[in-house]
Amino acid sequence: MDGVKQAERMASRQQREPRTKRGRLTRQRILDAAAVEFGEKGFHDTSIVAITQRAGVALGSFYTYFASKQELFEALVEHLSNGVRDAVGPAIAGVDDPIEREGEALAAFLGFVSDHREIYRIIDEAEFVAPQAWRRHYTSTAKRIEERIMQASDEPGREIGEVEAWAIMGMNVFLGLRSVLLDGAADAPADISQRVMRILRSGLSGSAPSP
Amino acid sequence: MDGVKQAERMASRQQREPRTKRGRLTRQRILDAAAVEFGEKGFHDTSIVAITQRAGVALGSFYTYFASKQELFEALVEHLSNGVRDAVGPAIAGVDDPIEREGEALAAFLGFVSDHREIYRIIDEAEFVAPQAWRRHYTSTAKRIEERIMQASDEPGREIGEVEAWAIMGMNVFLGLRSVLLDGAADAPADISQRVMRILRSGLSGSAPSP
DNA sequence: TTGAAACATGAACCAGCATTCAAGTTTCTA
DNA sequence: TAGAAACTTGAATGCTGGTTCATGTTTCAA
Repeated sequence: MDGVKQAERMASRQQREPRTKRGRLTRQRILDAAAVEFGEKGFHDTSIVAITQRAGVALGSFYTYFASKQELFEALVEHLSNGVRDAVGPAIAGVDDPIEREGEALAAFLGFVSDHREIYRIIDEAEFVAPQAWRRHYTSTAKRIEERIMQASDEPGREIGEVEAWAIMGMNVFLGLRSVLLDGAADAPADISQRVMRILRSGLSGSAPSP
Repeated sequence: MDGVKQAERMASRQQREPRTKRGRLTRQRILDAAAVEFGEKGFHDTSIVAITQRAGVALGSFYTYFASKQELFEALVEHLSNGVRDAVGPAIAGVDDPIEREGEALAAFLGFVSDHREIYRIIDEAEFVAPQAWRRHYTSTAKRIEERIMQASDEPGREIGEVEAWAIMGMNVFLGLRSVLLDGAADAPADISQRVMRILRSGLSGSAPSP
């Protein structure tokens, strides 16, 4: 009887990874379907049945791969969070100027957002559904930004740190949010990125940098 | 039989305002209790019973003042959104310099946040529970910021507009969020505000403004 | 080829909670 | 001060949907 083994897995909170090709495929199908459903209707209005139906698997199969609806959601948040990191990282790899680098980072982020519209609905809802994963996402993102901009201060006596990192993260997140809300009507990522770079270079009203 | 009247109110979606002093008090008690409960547990994990118990009224009384849990939540979002507006408005009334003004606005906002820790949990969850109210909150807040900063450009040919407004809103929101997450360990509002003003004046790495 | 592990299936269970309702009590108005 | 309107009460209702489980099928190592 397999029920026992399955129960043990649940109890130990150690969801076993799929062992066969078929298993990996099913798990992935569920993840993909869940991203769509959660993105469209949110956590609470999405039912496991809806996810499994979209995935084309039976209801019970869900619990072969995830201990609960909650755990699935956490996995999804983690996945999207890594997606952001992996979309931005390479895009700024060779850029030396700190402000240029933030511009590229924002552009890459906006690109990722337009490819994954569901990201806001999922990460935002994680504040309530998966608080740990949510907090981790923002603290680690802020930390990466902070490390990038530390070297930006060419002026002795002025320290740049966590506050500035959170400010930049907030700009990025909200400009991405705006582009999702405005949908088609949004400005091009490159334009937005230019405008933010201007602010970071010379402030809100200062003169533009030399071309 | 009062049930009929009550049903009509529901049907017409026209929640009647309380007509007596007692009524207003009860309604307010429910709102206050709801703010605490929603702030602590979120929309879905908060039950009407919990709200009415905290408010010290009977379960049924809830439906004398609100047609549904959802409608109560919307009222709360609206209320908090107005709270932000009314906390910031007076604080910047006499400030002429645009960047000074944004600094004061942020400081006032941070103050409001620390007085109403529940604001993030409620407004953030509104994205899913009360999307209309949520959208209205951010678009109208951005519009106010945009109007404030329009005059900031002293340089011809550089337009400041919606993108910059959303960028500033994002900074503010995330710096408030950070102070909620860090709780006691957060920097003083005045320090944070100073750092943001530096960015808005001369960019991330530019020189500090004259004292 | 075979047996055990991995995977698949969907009906049934059940707990939680929003909402209703019929019967009271208090407040206001004339 | 009476009658109507406003307000209060909490037990009962009804439904949704996450999770379990017993049974059947596929995969794979030896």
